[in-house]
Amino acid sequence: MTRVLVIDDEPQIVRALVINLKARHYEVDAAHDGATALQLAAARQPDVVVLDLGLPDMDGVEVIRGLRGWTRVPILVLSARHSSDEKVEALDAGADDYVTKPFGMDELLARLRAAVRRSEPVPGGEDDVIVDTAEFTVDLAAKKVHRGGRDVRLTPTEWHLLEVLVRNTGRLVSQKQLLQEVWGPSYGTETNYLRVYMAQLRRKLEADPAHPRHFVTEPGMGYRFEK
Amino acid sequence: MTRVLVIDDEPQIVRALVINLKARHYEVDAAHDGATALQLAAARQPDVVVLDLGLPDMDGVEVIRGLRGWTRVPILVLSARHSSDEKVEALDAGADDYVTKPFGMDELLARLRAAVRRSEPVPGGEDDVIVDTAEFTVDLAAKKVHRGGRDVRLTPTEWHLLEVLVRNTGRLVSQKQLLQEVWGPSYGTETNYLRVYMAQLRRKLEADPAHPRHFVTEPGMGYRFEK
DNA sequence: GCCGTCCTTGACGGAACTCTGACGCCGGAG
DNA sequence: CTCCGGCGTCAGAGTTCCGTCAAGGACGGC
Repeated sequence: MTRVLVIDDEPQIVRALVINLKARHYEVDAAHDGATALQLAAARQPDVVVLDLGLPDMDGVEVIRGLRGWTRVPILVLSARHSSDEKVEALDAGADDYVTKPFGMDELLARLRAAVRRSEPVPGGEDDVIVDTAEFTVDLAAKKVHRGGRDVRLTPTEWHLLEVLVRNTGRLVSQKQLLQEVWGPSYGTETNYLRVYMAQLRRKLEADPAHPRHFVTEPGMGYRFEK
Repeated sequence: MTRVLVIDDEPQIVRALVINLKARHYEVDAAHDGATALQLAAARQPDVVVLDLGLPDMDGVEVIRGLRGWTRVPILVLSARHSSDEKVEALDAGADDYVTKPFGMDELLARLRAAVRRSEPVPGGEDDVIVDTAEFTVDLAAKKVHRGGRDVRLTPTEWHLLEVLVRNTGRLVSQKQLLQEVWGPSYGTETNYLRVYMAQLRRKLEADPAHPRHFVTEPGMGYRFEK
């Protein structure tokens, strides 16, 4: 869940933000002065900070600098000041965005989403979906199958078939569904394709292809992949 | 130097931006419609994009989507519309910031700086910029390839291709993805380009280009770089 | 304006992949 | 027991895909 730190000394603004954020399933911490804010930021490691510049104890820009000393967490500044100088100062101190009050909640939330989004790691990052069995390992993102210390090469069709089965691990996948997902929507009766490629997969992946443990045939219905 | 792509159909705004940006030592490209913009973005690889939503040929949000299909470059949207919906739509489509006209040049430049700053890699980042294999060494940051005691010369396209593959070490990269990342989003079927340049890379880097160990072909799917 | 570098394009042989038909096995029904 | 439908296996034909080469064109530097 995304964690937001709201820093503002006006209770009604904090309340409005907290309600709206929680309704959208954010986890929210709130601070009403700079010192508490810096402390909370360190303790709670938020994914994004919403900061009002007008705080009772210290200048908002100092809070930005305090955060930027050790973290690159996105900072979204709120302020009643419309002056260009203020904005420039805050942005150059390390803020990511600057919204003037009064602000629209929709807009603020959209800017928040944008800030969170770009701080996320690239979707094709190292978080690979890996499926493990006793005999082999499937990495769906890298399109890799590892077995007995070496990589197994699969043809496009074999991959596609394996992918559909693995995504439905433990579930029965009907022959029609397999044919349509791998060969296209106009297929559905060419069960011989399935027999050929299922045999291929078993030969490449099963310890004993004649007695498959992972690619199970359900006669008359379809196939099932089991870990 | 930081490269900016300005997309706007109003000549006076483009002029003002170009003058101000160049004075601050940015490198600037300009496009006055969406199609040119997408093409330029692919060709010039800007570090940040300034996009006016009101374009003659296509919806600005479409331009955002077109860019986001293949790049995470920061996009700063300009618009005459103050409506909250417009902002939310643009931001959720993938824009990083939204500035309403008329805007102050100082503020815009500050937002630009903020956008560029946060897209910069972490100074002391742990991302190992150097990739080692048995035969050669790739230094992504220095854009250098070392092999057998000497530097290997690569053309821009060869380098770009190598970069995409190395950044996805071990993962299969589809031909479409390679084409789009190296040649631009409008490419996707010109697999002969890939064949030619993959051969170049192999000739320059593999010990035995006819039997590549590092640049592996996965027929019908794509290529994979292995250490 | 010339030259070198780089990118694009087309053609071709060979390799890899998909499709297809034939055959045998097995279990259940008649 | 025999027949039959569903499944697994195999190998060959046809097609697609890939590596390689060479020529033409665009671009920038001298």
